[in-house]
Amino acid sequence: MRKVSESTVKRLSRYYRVLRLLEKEGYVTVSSKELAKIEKLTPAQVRKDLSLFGSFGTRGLGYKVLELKEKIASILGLDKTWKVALIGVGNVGSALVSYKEFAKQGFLIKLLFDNDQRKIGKNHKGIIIKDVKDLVKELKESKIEMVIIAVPADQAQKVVDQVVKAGIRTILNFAPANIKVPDQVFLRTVNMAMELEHLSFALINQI
Amino acid sequence: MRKVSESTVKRLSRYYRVLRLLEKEGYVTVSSKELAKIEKLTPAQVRKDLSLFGSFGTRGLGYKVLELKEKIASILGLDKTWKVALIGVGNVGSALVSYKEFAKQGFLIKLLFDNDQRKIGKNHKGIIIKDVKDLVKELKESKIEMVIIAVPADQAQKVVDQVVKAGIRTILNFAPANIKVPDQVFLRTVNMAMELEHLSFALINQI
DNA sequence: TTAACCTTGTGAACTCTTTCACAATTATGA
DNA sequence: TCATAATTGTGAAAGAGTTCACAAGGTTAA
Ligand SMILES: NC(=O)c1ccc[n+]([C@@H]2O[C@H](COP(=O)([O-])OP(=O)(O)OC[C@H]3O[C@@H](n4cnc5c(N)ncnc54)[C@H](O)[C@@H]3O)[C@@H](O)[C@H]2O)c1
Ligand SMILES: NC(=O)c1ccc[n+]([C@@H]2O[C@H](COP(=O)([O-])OP(=O)(O)OC[C@H]3O[C@@H](n4cnc5c(N)ncnc54)[C@H](O)[C@@H]3O)[C@@H](O)[C@H]2O)c1
Repeated sequence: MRKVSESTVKRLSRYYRVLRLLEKEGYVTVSSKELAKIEKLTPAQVRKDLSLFGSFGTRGLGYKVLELKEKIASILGLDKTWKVALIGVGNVGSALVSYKEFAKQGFLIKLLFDNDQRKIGKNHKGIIIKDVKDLVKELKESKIEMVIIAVPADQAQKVVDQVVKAGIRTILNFAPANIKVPDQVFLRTVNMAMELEHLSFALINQI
Repeated sequence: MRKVSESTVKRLSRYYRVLRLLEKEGYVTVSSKELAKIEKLTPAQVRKDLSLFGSFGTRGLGYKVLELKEKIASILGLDKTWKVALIGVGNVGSALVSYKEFAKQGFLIKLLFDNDQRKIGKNHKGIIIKDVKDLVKELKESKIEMVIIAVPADQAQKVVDQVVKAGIRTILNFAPANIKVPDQVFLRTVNMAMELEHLSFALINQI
């Protein structure tokens, strides 16, 4: 496939969100100009992004809201469901498990793991927490496709190594750690401290 | 000041993390080559980033770990403490409040707000949860500098408007909403659903 | 002190991303 | 049916960000 930049993928997510809203509000068509206005982009940017995947619009009219929404869903893989496992049922892990929106978008948290004997075996939001020592076996058996890491930073690399061993190709990591994975594994790290650091940088340098 | 790109700021955060580790491990100096290796960047990238803020290195030797760490801390504003308020003490909000690392980095959560009468007045991790209706007054009185938004998406714009009204210039938002702020306000949104969408895109397109 | 070596800091070149600008195409209203 | 208006899709131009390449300056060891 042609090269799709990270920024383009992010914008596709944003378009998708807007299109869902527009659909709910009853809009039938939307132009690149309107989408751009909402997302504070240029119309050309919107059209370039979409044109990477085909010609979805109608000249003179714009894009059909429903059609474009579904097209983007299919590009992002949101027309499927994905089996997700979460490792580390602590503060962050619990918050993620109780978040209903993920399932609505097709991200189904099927397995929970921890290494704390007090948590293992407990039912958490309808899912039994399993022992992380069985991680590789369980991930394979349940045909898990994505893993979320929410363990302490000093445990993260070790856990990720197991996850990779189980053949998982995509990982979302919340631990503030510099984690190494093989090239064919796609890992994204959400680092909230870095976000705060960005704020303090802005505060110092903008004023 | 010269233009500093968003990517540069992110990388500075990453360098800072590495330097703290290197310091702990007893390293005295580090070269751009070594830093680059650790962070999977090019040495030139590391040097370009740093050179935006001055000449911190020594030719033939590299950078002094401690000195560079402190220099970056000062660039990112991590040599100060910041007063932070958090709005929405739910799943995400609670996780953030109980996270000790933020305070260690100088981000002090001083105030909590909610609109749920059952939560207001309760002591949460040593902080009394206040009524969001007093938001503007309290933010001003406590000289809060940053705000974290962890309310439901449909409440976020309304709450942010109040925050802006209180004169706050930097906001970290966890609600998946397209929030508008005036130009002089710096807002960053952490959208976890978008991160998962990135994973599913990768899964569909990499294999 | 000197020679060999190493690493920075930075213009220039290169690459990637965004914006421009317009032909092509469709919608719409007289 | 036709003229006018609107909007897409896309090469080309412009702008940003990254990497190259090397002079300048510092280290190290004999
Ligand atoms: N809490 C926050 O707001 C916050 C903010 C930013 C980053 N983080 C990061 O997110 C991660 C989780 O944070 P948290 O606050 O939920 O921590 P936590 O201590 O509440 O939860 C961690 C969980 O992981 C489990 N665990 C530890 N080692 C494990 C292992 N080897 N295998 C399986 N499970 C293991 C623990 O038993 C615990 O249940 C950490 O890396 C933290 O740095 C958290
Ligand atoms: N839980 C997650 O893992 C997760 C994941 C992704 C995104 N988010 C987003 O983070 C935000 C918070 O999620 P959550 O799971 O913590 O929700 P939650 O319902 O657990 O918490 C929201 C809190 O905000 C309070 N609140 C509601 N309206 C308010 C108002 N107007 N002023 C002040 N407080 C108000 C509620 O009383 C509640 O305490 C939401 O926007 C959610 O979409 C959460």
